[in-house]
Amino acid sequence: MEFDSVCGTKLVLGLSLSSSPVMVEPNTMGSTIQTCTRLDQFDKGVTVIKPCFEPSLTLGLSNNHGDTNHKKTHILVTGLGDDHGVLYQQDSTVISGGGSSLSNMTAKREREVGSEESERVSNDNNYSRVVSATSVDDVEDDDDCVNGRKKLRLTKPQSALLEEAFKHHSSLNPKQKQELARELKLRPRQVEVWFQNRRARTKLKQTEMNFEHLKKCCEKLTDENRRLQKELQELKALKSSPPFYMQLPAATLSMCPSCERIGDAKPAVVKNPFTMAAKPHFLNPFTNPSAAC
DNA sequence: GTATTGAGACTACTTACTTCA
DNA sequence: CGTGAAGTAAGTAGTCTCAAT
Repeated sequence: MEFDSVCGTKLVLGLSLSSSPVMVEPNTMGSTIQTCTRLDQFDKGVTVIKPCFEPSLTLGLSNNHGDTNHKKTHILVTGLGDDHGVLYQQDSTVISGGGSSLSNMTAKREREVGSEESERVSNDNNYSRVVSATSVDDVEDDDDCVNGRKKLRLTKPQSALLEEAFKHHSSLNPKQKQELARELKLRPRQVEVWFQNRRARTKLKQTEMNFEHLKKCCEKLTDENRRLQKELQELKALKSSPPFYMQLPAATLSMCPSCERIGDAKPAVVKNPFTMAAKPHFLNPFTNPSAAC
């Protein structure tokens, strides 16, 4: 296949059709080929060669799982700078219309690629797009491309801008995403991924903070429990050896001086172990009476 | 009005890679 | 210099919502 862009760049691609995704080594321009299933539709009979910020070549069929009913071929080569032209050219490899029985993974990949590209090319159907990569600037980060998988390292200004955007919105609408991607000279998909990962990091951090908080609460409650157990032991000890004031008439002891609760003269049948009504705790001069109430 | 379906956005988890101690 | 841990960009699978039919 051969495509000419309006800016004079000639891109010659040798393609072989198969029913499985095509993965090849990065080409000499540093571009990569990835699977892609999304087709963008434009004026009948043309394939667009369109500017893109990052040099990568996407090539694949819609059918990742051997479904021969869907033989859309999508060729996407990204990498032009903003100043490059656009060319529409027919892709003769398109065989049939858009199917809907793609696997989830394929469908998602299709959607992802399609969503980011569809804002540049509005139509969507049976035509493949070719975007050539010629800009030296845009090829520079292909040094990070290893084994066909891109490991981009965002620059500090890019990260700063993304962080700034994240402060305002933790998620982006398509327009904001597109705008940010344009500003950062990244693909919208990269912006989207960054926000997804950023949200995940935020959530993880929040979870860690919550864990620490709960841990402290737990420790505090453990201490409190320990203190109360100790107090209970002391009260039990007092109960087993009542001091002189326990021998006073019951009527004089029936009211708690702190909570003014009237004590029950009946034998204590304590269902709730924390119920203190039957305990003469208010008589213990060494503990705070209100703590038990 | 209801059921179905596909797209898109999202989360959770994982992988691959880079950086740094 | 080699190595493991930490950080992170990107891939994958699944869920949910919503609009179109």
